[in-house]
Formats: sequence, C-alpha cells, structure tokens
Amino acid sequence: MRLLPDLLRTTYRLLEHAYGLQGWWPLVGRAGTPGYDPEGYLVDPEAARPLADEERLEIALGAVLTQNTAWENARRAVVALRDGEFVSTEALRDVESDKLARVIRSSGYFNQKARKLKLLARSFERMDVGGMAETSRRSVLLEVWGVGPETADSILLYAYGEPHFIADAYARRVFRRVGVAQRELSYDELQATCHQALPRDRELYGEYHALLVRHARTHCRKTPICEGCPLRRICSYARS
DNA sequence: CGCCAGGTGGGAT
DNA sequence: ATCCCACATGGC
Repeated sequence: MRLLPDLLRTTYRLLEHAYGLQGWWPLVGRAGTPGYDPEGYLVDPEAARPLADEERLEIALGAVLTQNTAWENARRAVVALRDGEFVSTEALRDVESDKLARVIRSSGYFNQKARKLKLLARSFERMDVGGMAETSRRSVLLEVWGVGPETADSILLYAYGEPHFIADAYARRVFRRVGVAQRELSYDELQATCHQALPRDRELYGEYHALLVRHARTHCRKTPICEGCPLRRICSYARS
C-alpha cells in the first residue's frame, strides 16, 4: 500500500502531464487579452495579475451559476450579466429577481439562482470591507442560502486565493477509483484527507481541481473509459 | 427520446 | 445521519 501523500502527488503529476495547465478560473472579462484564451482561461502564467473586486464577484457568480450545470450554459449567463452591467453588488441588490432570472436563463434553475445571486451579493458587500480573517470568510459564505461547501471553496480558492481543496463529486469519484479511499468519502472527509496529505498551496489546489474535472469528463466518467487513461498505472479500479 | 452537467436546500425516514 | 426530490437549460 502506497503512502497517501505519495499517491495524491503522483496522481496530480500524471494528470498535469496528460492535460497540461488548465488556467482556472476562467474570467470572461479577460478572454482574448494577452495571456488568456478566448474563453478566459489563463494560458500564460506570466500574464496573471491581481483580481479586481468586480472580477472576484464574477467568479463568485459563476460558481453559483455552474452548480449542477454545464459550464457553457453558466458562461452564457455570466456574459449576459456582464452585458447588462449586473456584475456589481449594487446592481444585483437593485434588480428585480424576475428580471435577473431572465438574464441568467441559460444557466438553468434560474429562479433559485437569481435569489442566490442577490443573497451572495449582499454577503460580498460585507466581506469586501477588509480585515476579514480567512477562517471567518468561509463561515460567512456557508451561511448564505445557496452556497454550499463546493461553491464556498471555489470562491475562496479562485477569487480570494485561500488554499481550500475542492472535494467535489468528481474528486470523490476519481479518488475512490484510484484507491485514495476504500469507500466514497463525504466532502468534508475527503477535503480533510487532502489537506493533511498535500501542501496548503493555492496554485496546486486550483490546478488539481481543474484537472480532476477535466479527467472525470474525458476518462473517469460515470461509466469509465479506461482506454488511454493517464492514471492507468496507479489506478486500483483499472487493475481490478 | 434519455442522460448528463464544475450542487444545494428542504423534507421525510 | 442519510436518503430522496425539486430545481431547468442546452448539448449530445
């Protein structure tokens, strides 16, 4: 039995080698600018620069919009929000929920998500007035209706640079098959495991999450396609 | 047609 | 604690 930190690092290395830099989180406003591809993914790490408040908010809105939703549908809604100049806490406070729902229609669950975006914007008004400790940012977010652990950690990781491992459904599926755990762990259990086994590094966690999404979509699907899987050598599922 | 997608909250057991 | 369901669009 291989040591867990070793297995998690090797998995990362193999995924990184197979798929390369993912450049998450995509920023619609930076799409096509130097260092970013047409979708807003970072392709040249040298070109990365600090996030503006509005970009942080865009990431947070996108994190809600993509809940159980294909990113392309969520992305259209982000574009629509930007076009309507709704990526601001004031605009989201003032807009009617029904109007907002129509703007984000393409993301699905639009009535629920309209409500979520308005509530999230309220919490941002309070969070962005500095001096908030990292330990409390997460609990503030988790108190917001519509923000669960994955959404909170995505916002904290990609918008605020806090190193939280995102232990989403893909991570749980891939890691269970690879052999990180025997049974399917809960979100909090897997996150704690990863926090213990890996260095608390925001770049590592950001890329790891993106790579797991990519890998779960291409090979480690619900019905896996093990042919050509980059994890084949180390995966207990493929060898069983 | 059915299934899935970068979840979450609410209610029943 | 743990299941079960509603929420909804768009691509394949």
